[in-house]
Amino acid sequence: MPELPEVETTVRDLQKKVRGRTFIDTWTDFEKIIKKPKNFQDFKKEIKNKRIKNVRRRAKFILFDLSGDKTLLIHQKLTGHLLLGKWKKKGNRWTSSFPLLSDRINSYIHLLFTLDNEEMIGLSDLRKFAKVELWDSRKLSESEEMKSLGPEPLEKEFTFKKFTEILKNKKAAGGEPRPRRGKIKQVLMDQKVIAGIGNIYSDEILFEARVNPFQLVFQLNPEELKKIYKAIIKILKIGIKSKGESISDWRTVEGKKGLFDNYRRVYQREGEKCSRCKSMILRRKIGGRSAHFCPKCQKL
DNA sequence: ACTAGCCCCTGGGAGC
DNA sequence: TGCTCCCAGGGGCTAG
Repeated sequence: MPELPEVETTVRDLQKKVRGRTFIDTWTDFEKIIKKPKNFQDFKKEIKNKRIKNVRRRAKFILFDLSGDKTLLIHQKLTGHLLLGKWKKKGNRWTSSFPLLSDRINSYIHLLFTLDNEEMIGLSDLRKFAKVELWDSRKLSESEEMKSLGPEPLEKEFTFKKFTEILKNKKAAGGEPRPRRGKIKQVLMDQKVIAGIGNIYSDEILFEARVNPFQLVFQLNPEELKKIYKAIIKILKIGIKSKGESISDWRTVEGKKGLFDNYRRVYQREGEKCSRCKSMILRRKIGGRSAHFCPKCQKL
């Protein structure tokens, strides 16, 4: 699942490799993946001949700033990932001569952008949940989609004070902030609270901080808050440094696996022994999602 | 205003 | 071996 470290890895690679290039052509076999403009032909026409000025990340969104004051937004959701390479059409499907791009996981190509150097940006997405939108840059930055996002946890603005504030209090429209109800795992994954954390990293962060995922946020003491705050930064940085987690479908733009698996302590380790205390890792549902944790190290 | 639950998808695993 | 059933999961949406 692409979360902050995976999206950041993709964005850094694209920065290096496609900045300055121009979109020449667009192909898809699943027009629904383009949400804006709604009509694919309109999308194709609008993006043609736009130059990539910059590639950046906000939360789990990949944003291409284009000439003509347009911004291309891509959210990879669960199984989507962007690839860079060359593909050729064989019958009904696209194949690549790059061995890594022929891997099954990289072969669910549903969208292809051809650039002016004949390279292509491909979107492989098994479950077709990803979404692609082309915005007027200004409208996007003023959109609810962007404005409602919480702070970036690796930016300077994300201080311990700010973290405590947003975690414990919920802004009410035009009213006094109120204590936030909810379990810590759910709150960490709420993009309106902090941007970029998903199911894998929330589990790993809470293991690092030794806090139980069911812990209610308003009951967290300052010591626990500090541990969580530090763990967020530490774990996300390890995620980026190791070029992401590839336990599921996500890969780098070259189609390679990230190495965060070497640091994965609890996610999808139900029934295995805790790396610290040898207790058995549990898996429990929280709000429809599965949480993995050590019942001893992360005692409620 | 808020939350719980459905929905979008498809490969893979379980059960028979 | 092959069929059917069920599930994961980010985030948008709807019903309550």
